[in-house]
Amino acid sequence: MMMTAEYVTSLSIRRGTADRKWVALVDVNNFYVSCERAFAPRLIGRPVAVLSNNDGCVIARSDELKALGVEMGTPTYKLNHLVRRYRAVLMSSNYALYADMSRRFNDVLGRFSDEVESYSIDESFVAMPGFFTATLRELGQAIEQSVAKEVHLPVGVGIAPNRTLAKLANRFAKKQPEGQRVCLLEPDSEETVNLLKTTAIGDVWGIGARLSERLQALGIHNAWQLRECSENLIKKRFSVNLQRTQLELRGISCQPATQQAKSRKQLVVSRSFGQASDEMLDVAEAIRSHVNRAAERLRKQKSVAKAMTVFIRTNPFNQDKPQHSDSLVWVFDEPTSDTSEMLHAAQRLLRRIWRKGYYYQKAGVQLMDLTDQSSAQLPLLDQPKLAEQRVRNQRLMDVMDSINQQQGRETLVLGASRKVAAWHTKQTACSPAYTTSWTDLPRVAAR
DNA sequence: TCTGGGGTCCTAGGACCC
DNA sequence: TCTGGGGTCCTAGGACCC
Repeated sequence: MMMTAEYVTSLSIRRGTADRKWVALVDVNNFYVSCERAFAPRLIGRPVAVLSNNDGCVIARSDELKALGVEMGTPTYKLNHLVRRYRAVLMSSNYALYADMSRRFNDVLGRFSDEVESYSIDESFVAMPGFFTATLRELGQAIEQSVAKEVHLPVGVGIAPNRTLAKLANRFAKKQPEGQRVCLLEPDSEETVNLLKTTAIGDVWGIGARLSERLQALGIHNAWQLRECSENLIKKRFSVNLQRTQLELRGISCQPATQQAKSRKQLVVSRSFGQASDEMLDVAEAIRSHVNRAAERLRKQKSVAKAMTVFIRTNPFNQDKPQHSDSLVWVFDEPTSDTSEMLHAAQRLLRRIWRKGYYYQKAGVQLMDLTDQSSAQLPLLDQPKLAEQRVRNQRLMDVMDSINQQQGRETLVLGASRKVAAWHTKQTACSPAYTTSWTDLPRVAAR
């Protein structure tokens, strides 16, 4: 059945007829790989890996690659035999494509609910207040079908009264065959109890390796045991976070179904180098580029930063080589989003943390204590020259941002040479920018 | 040879104040 | 002679998420 916008509207009229709020977690399967496949059908059915920056390791895997036993983070060189033997395909990551596909995915979800929270690039929470469970299942199916039809991405839909249970429902849904990837969990149903009993404690949202270890030492090995154990024990021995998780497993909501997108509180831009370097100029070049990028993102969200950290480090995996890592914070006189001011500070910081004789492999900048631009202080009335300079810089930033937006990232940057520097990342097999560049539009053969 | 790049929240402990 | 204790703010680091 094809669901239309009218259908969704007619359902929403029945809001308020049921008393329980529901939330759906819609998650794209193997997101990066699925994005690549949406434009390159030859990849379907084959083992596919998408690689990190520098093509260093695996950050996304198709089901076929998972079946061959390849884990996340596997270094690329270990996959060569799979390429030969199973015709596995290794792709460089294409973040411009993934970001654009993510936006389209959320556009589709937006037609099903007024409240959609993009939780990460590949998954969103969708508030679904007041439906009957039968209707909710249909709505879940409509979401799966619409995303498949319109953006060619496979999704799983997990529906439950709160986010923790919706996460669990989603894990289960994703394992089902295409077209049936919807799972609805009612807190006390037999289905839910069974699912909780077969869910390892470490697979519960919010429980990572450390907590998992500590819980298992107390004899808590699965989600059901956590749900049923003493609330006091959790409160005393662990944190309020875990207590919240426990309550949600019982069906009690401890957080809203969706949250307003808040502007970021910090912003990091960092990269590993294509090749480690002991030249300060190389590293300075990388940092200049990162500052430009970070400041641009800061201005895009209309924020200013109170402080900035610059950090550098050698390759921690090269244990036989001398190691050094350091970072230093710069506090601005006043919160700023001015690239030139940040470049100036970054340069000084780098000189202070730089040590000769080490091969640096990664560098980055972090902007901290971000606040709204409008809350920043007005230009200094008692220092007209400084005030004038600020206004001029602000205009320059505006022009730079709009040119970069039209002509592509880093068309215009401050203080960086345009030569290809040693730190530039390696990308050997990147797909075209199918959706964000006219020249890379996919071609369709004419008959 | 070769191992990502972002984020958030919580807690413990020190500094400081009264 | 005698040497508190509570509150707040800040920071570093841990743990988690994708």
